[in-house]
Amino acid sequence: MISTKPRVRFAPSPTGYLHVGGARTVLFNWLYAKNTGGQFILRVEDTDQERSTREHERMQLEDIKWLGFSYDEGPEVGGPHGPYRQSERLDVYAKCAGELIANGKAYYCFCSEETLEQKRQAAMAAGAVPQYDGTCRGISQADAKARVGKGEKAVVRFLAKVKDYKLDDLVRGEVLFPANMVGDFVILRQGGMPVYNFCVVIDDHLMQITHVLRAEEHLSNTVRQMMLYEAYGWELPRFGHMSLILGSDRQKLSKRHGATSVHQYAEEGYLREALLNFLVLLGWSSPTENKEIMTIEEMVRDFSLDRLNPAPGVFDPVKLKWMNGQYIKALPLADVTARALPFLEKGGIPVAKVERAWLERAFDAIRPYLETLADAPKHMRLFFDETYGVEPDAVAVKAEPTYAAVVTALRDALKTHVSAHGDALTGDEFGKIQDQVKTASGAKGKGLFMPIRVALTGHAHGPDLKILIPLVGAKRAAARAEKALG
RNA sequence: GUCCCCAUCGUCUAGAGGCCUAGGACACGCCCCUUUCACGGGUGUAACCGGGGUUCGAAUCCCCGUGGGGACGCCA
Repeated sequence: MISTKPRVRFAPSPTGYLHVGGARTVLFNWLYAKNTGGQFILRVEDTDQERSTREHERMQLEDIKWLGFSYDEGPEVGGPHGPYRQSERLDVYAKCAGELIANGKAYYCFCSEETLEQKRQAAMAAGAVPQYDGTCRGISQADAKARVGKGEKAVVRFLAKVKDYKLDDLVRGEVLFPANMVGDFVILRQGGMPVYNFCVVIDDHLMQITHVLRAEEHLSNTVRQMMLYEAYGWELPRFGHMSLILGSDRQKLSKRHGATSVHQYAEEGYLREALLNFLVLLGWSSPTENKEIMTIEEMVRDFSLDRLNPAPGVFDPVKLKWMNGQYIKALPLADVTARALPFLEKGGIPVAKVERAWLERAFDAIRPYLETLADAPKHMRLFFDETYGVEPDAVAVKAEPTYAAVVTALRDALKTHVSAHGDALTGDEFGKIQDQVKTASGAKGKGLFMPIRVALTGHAHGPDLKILIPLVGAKRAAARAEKALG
């Protein structure tokens, strides 16, 4: 081994948006590369022509980019081991498969899919592992070539060795695959398109991948891949099979559990930092005990394979939401406000019409109420909507005996302020206005503050009035009080 | 069905034979802060799947059972 630096990869198949499980796989691979000073390669596994599209690939790459990951080699960016799209490497696979056929390690199979399916069903029913029965194994190379030459449909199968295989898995330890676990598997489909289990081996070897970190669903595939490595005499990379992400019913996380794509979370107002922080904790634990909220830099610094949890984990959207709220509160104000902009616009908040500094102050006031950025418009409306009504839980306040007196005094005080100082109003000044209202109306405590709040906002709850009202301004506040009286 | 993997509070997890009366986080209850709510702080409820071993000693090691998951494709 000349290169000691790890080379890891993420190899998505472009069949839709990036799944959160995939996102975690990218994250762990990327973290491992960054932590060790290694390289991160992206390879597109698009040999399933039925489902793979360029559009899906674009979507996935966009999601990966949104999460903040970049790769050292891959489609678009290129690299010394390209191309990085399997559909563009067909010649490589054909050559490699040819080698196997030539030395008798693979053979043509002419069995029809229907026959195979029947045999599979029969085997399952009989309680046996359904695997290829070797019907075409005996056909001589010359005969097979002749039949193929005449245009007969055939696939190419790998001649599986009957022996035990032992895998030293990075997260599971020693895994034993007993002999006969798999039969002769297909490496080239009818028409010559190669199959996943074949391509990964060729590519991981040629691309000099040192560590294959992927989801557990690939664990039992690994034995096929080991057979291939053995057939070629290639050195095995290290494998690490990470546990699956489950839904609340402990089934593999899927669409019926709700949002499962990164894209969807982005659209719902989740921050990439929060999503990543949540995901890193699903199946991996920080070496710093009791530390859950961590920056990307800390993740990179602390990441290690030996803290990967072999047990599957349930995806808890409630905790994700909480974490997102933590990030909304902790991130620099200008940054979060900027990220909230599209959500505010979409929610009908005329962000373009107000000054950015004012907007940031207003956003800061509602921040503690947010779990996602998509929550922002409804809280922001407080500063923009002059047509608000009284919320159901605030209606009772209007019936308070002090209500009319308080709101009248409030309106008068506000109007006086406007004629003396104009629209500008500080928190202290509003505090003084409240004192005046108290004196004028004789109300105090809840009887004083609730009518003010409800008259000015329509809500029984909300941010501190001394922060809120200065942002609204004395003129609009006076108008609101006036309106509340009518 | 067969094979493989897995098993600590409802959930994510700490725990690498004595530090465990099992720690943290989310969620939930209560209290404080706030003349509101949210945020924040405090506090409480809550778990080692079962059975056998090994050991002076087991959540930690071994075996069996049970439960869950995955794979068995010309999908990846």
